[in-house]
Amino acid sequence: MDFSLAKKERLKSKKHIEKLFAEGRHVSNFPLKLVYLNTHFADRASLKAMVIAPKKNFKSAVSRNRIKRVLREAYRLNKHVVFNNIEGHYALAILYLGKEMPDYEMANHKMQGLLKKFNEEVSNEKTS
RNA sequence: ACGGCAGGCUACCUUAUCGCUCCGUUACGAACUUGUUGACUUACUAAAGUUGAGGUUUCAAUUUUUUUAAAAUACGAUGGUUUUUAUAAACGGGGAGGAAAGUCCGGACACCGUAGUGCGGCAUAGCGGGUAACACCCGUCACCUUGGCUUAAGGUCAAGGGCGGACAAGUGCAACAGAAAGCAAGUACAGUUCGGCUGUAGUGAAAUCAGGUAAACUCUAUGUGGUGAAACGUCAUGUAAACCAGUGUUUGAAAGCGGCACGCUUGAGCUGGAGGGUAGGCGGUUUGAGCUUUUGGGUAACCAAAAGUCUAGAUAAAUGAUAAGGGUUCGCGUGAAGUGAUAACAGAAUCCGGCUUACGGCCUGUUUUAAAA
RNA sequence: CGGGAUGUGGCGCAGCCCGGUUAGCGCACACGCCUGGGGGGCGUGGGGUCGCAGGUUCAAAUCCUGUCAUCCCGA
Repeated sequence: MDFSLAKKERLKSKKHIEKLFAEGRHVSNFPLKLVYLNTHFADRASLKAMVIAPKKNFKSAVSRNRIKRVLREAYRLNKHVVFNNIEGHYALAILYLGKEMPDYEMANHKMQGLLKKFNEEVSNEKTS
């Protein structure tokens, strides 16, 4: 099983990000929120993800870095849940909405829940 | 012993699994193909949605998805051929700070015309030294504060502070008190060479004294061109270098990032309307006023020489996560054992020298208080 | 990365440039009066480390230096 998170699996283009927030749909599992959009990429990656920690809730750069690292780690170890069950190409943005520092165990648990919800949402769209 | 102040050091470690980034090696690699593919755009096919007209399923506009075709290249990914070979990876190494912070000063570097003249603006301010430079650092003096000794005044020693040019150019300001706070007046007492001459008292921070005040305007001396890595160079850039109005072409528009004027340079566009397009890649970029050690010079800041050494380079932005063990400090406990918590402040963004602020631990010196001798 | 502004009673502001006698204004708050009561009006009163620290000065909200916080702007 592939746990890596290479450059091509990260969402980086400004254009894609603007499009994602303008047109994307969202699923949330507090304190996490996932914004996603079915699109396609130049380098044929099937999933591109980014992690966001808002400056409004966390003033310190150290805290924001810590949150992003924890969430990225949780995504990295759980992305197979989505990767193996999905068709099409998606841009993802994962936001942290809480106001307190997350620990890894909680983040991991919530991430699994969030990705499962995302799967259900996508398969519902397909069938309906 | 606790606390304060000053100075110095340090900024948890080891192992396992998984992950990120850069470099190197295997393998200096080189040449070719108009290879394939990737943003966006245009036309066409089909479907769905929205809006308007119309009035019962038509028309128009528009959005999204989709079919086919056209479509330039940097760059990325991925193939093929040739030269002597090869899986598309493996292995090895490096990877946040003392403040990376605030952006308060000074530089390097780059471009703007090698940037001229005048005015203005800004900064600095005892003296000497250090430095690439500084508003920084070192030394020192006037002066101030505290304490000791001594005294008629005062002097001297120790510690700490020490943002300090000019009011003998001009202008302004001075509450309350006071006769009077600056060109006008003058209380009381005493002295007197009899001159509104001198002294004392009283008010006040300051009282005819070259008065006080410049962290008041100002003056003096010195320095200062501007803009900042989204600087700048380079590769690529299909479609609009089109349309309408105004203005201008040697009688000079406009530009050249100065606050203004002069001067200088370029020399045909510029302004507005309505609209169209937009995508970046590479370099700059980490070898530098570098770091460590030793020796010599200097009160010191610092300088010189020799030897050794290479120490982050990301870009929607890496430097991490989990588990186990150990260490440090703190809490509970009289102590031991035990047990619980656990590093404070904080995250490079062109690079250096300072300043300021935040902050855990250890060491040294000094000092207050308490206890004991 | 660069530029700018603001901190004054519970809230919103003035005063600062050019220092001076008691730091004002509106709303809010408390008490009293007018009314049968409410609303409203009138009167009286309380409430201020002038963000923080240091300095200049006889004297600082005001001048100077440093610092903290908040907000805004450009790319």
